[in-house]
Amino acid sequence: MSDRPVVTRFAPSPTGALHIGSARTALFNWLYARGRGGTFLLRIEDTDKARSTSENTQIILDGMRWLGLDWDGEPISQSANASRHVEVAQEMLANGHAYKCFSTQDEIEAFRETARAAKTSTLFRSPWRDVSEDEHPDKPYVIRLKAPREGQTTLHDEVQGDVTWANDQLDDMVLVRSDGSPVYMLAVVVDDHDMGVTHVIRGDDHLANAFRQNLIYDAMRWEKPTLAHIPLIFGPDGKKLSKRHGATGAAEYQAMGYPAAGMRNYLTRLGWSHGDDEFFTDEQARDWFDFDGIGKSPARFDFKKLENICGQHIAVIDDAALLKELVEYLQATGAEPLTTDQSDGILRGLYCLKERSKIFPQLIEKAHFILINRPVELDEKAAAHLTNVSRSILAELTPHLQNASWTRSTLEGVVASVAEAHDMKLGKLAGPLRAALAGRSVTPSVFDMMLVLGQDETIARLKDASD
RNA sequence: GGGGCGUUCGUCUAGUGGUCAGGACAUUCGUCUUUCUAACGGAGAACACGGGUUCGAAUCCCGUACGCCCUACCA
Repeated sequence: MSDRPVVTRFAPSPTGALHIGSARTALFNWLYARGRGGTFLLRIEDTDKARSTSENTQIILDGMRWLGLDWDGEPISQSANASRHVEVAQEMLANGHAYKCFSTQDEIEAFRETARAAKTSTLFRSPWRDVSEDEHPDKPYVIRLKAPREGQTTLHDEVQGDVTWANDQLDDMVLVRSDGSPVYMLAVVVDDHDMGVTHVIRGDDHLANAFRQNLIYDAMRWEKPTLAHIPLIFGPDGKKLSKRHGATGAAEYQAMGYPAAGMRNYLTRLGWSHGDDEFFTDEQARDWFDFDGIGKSPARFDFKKLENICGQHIAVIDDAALLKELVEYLQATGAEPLTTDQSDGILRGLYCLKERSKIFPQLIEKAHFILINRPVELDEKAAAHLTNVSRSILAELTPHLQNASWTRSTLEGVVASVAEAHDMKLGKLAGPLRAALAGRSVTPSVFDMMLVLGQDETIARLKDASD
C-alpha cells in the first residue's frame, strides 16, 4: 500500500497441470508487473507433500514458458521455507496472537458433525484458547491463531471494492500442524512478506482467506499488500472450468495448436476490457492492463472466440517466429519433425498459409501441398476433378507453363488464356489444377501454390496428373 | 446452517442518471471469388425479477430469485 516498486507473484501448487484458469491469474500478475517495470516472481506451493510432484512443477514451468510468461529469478519452493514459517508462528505464540490447542481431530470432527446435524455454525471454538501454559498437558498440539470475535473487518480490494466481514465468522485457524509442519495459510503470508510482494492478484476463491491472512499481517505488524481478487473462469455451461469441459491444462492448448500470442490475448480479454478493444499486442496489453478494467463476474470460456483471436494473431506474427512456433506445436503433438525441404517450403508459403488459418492444425492442412512428395495422392473430391477432359486441358497447359516466367501475373495470364480457349471460367480449371498440385479440393490459391512449389515441381505434378 | 461475491444480446463485453443500450465472437442471410475453416456486406439478438429515489435509472437504494465461492491439522 505504498509506492514501492511493484512486485507480483504467481503461486501455483504442483498438484496437477497448469490449469488454464491459473494461467490467466499468472498472466494478470505478469501483465501488471511488466506494465509497471515491476518484478514478477514464481513460487511453487509444494507444502502438500502428498500431492505435490516435481513432474507437475516441470509441467507448470513448461506451460509458463510456452505462454511466454517469463518470471524473475529462480522459482521459489515454499516447502524450503518451512522452518521460517514455524519461526513466525512461534513469534505469534510469544506475543499472544496464537495459542496451543490440544483438541484432537476426532474431537473437532465430532463437534462439526453435531453442528451440521443441528444446522448451527460449524466454526470450531477451541477450549484451549485461554488456558494458561502451566495447565497444558504433555500431548501433541497445533498452534492456532487467536482471531478476534467481536466487531468487523473491512478490506479494500482493487477488484471487489470494500468487503466487510464479521469477525465472529473467522475461526482460530491452524498455523502449525501437530506434526510441526506449517499450514498453507501461514506460509503464503510469510513468503509474500519475505519476497516483498506488493500486489496479490489471485482467484476470488481466496477472498475469504484474505481476511484470515490479514490477521497474521496484523499480528506481525507487517505492511500489507494491495489485494486484487479476480473472478474465476467458467466452462460454457457456467460451472467452474474443469476436466469435463475438455482441456484444462495449458499443454493441451498448445497441442491443440493455439498460438501463444492468441492465447494471451484471449485470456487477457476474458474478464478484463479496455473499451471495445478485442485484438491487441502484448505491448498494448501491458500498457493498458489495470485493475479497473477487471469485471467482477465470472466469465465463460469460449473456444470459438479464442480461435478467432488466434487467427488474427497468426496473420500478423512474422514468418520466422511463426515457423518456430509451428515446429514446437508439431513437437508437442508428437508429430514427425519437418524435413529441411518441408520447413523451407513452409517458410516460403507462409504468406498465403497464414491468411486462412486460425490455429496450427489448419495451417498444416493448408500446407499439405508443400509437405507431400510426388506422386500426389488424390483424395475423393480431388479425384472427381480429374476427368479425362480436364486432364487433357492440363496437358495442354503444361507446355505454356514451361515457357512462362514464374511470376504471379504471368501465371494468371497463362491459365486464363487456356481456360478461355476452352470457353470455361477460371474456376472450372482451378479445380483440376488444385487436384493435380495438392491432391485436395481445399487449398490456398492455385497461383500461390505454383509460386511456392516452383516451376519444375509444378510442371512435374501436372504431368503426373495428365498422363 | 453461517458468511461473501455476482447477474447487459447464446458468449466476451462497452456503458458510471438523459444513448435508437455500442462493439466483438457465434448464428443467419447475401455478395464476391479459384476451393475454403477466406474476404466483404446486411439482419436478428440483452439491461434476472419486484419495489422505491428521481422530471428521468442498465446506471443509486431495498427486497426476491438464481448462480458461484468460502466455511479443513488441502492448497
